[in-house]
Amino acid sequence: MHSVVIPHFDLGQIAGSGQCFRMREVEKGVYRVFNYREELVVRQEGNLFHFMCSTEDFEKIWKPYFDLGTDYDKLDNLIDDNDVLLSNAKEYGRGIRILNQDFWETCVSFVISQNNNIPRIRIIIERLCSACGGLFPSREDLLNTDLSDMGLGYREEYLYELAQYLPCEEEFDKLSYREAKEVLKRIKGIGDKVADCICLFGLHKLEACPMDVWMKRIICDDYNGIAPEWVYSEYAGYYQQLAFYYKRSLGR
DNA sequence: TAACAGGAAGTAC
DNA sequence: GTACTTCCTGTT
Repeated sequence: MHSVVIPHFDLGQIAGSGQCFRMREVEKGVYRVFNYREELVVRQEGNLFHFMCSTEDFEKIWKPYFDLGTDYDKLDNLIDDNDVLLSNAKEYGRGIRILNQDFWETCVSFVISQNNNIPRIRIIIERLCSACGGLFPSREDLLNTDLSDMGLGYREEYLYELAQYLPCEEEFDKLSYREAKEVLKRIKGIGDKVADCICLFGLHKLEACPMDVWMKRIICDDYNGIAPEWVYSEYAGYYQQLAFYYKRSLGR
């Protein structure tokens, strides 16, 4: 076990922020986390965290996964106090971080997410894992699995496209955000929004700002229909995530 | 009660 | 602009 005090970090907020679909609270304050085929249990007691893994695995796998090397207070302090929506969102969700998720899992998850709701996304991903022996399916697994009973609808074809034509992650390492997004969009089933989610959550390009129904709602309700400056900023994706998490909590 | 419309981290055509 | 899979919600 590796225990450590971490400010600006909240597992419940991250689990509920819609960026990952397999993180789950198994008992009060205890979360089970998956990243592709790695698995972890973490306990949160206020600012104190107990990672049920070796210090070596914490440093090598989970510290980068949770983006614990980044100073999020710095990003928070760049928020304009006059920006009511984003200031409230910061107050509400300041334990959120942008996870460094496995690239392949992120691609699969967000192709499934399109025109879909979060509980159902989670269920479908669970079914996929069950069909593949409890592990998140590899590319080969997807190509060799009958996906017709997963409830994927028209997204089924998109997953086969992904498994066949997605360039390997190394191809993206040398690309800028814009370039990576264009390459992703060449795949049938990946449009603007999903490409941005993959850039943000799978490639950690923090300037990617997914424009989903909630963002459109925010711009309409809270910014008089004109996208605020932060949408185009260096850390747009983090601010989008704060705003998304807050706006969703308000319901509707 | 059961049918129906509306909507969900959208994309292809 | 419309069709698209599935499933859940709220309305008649």
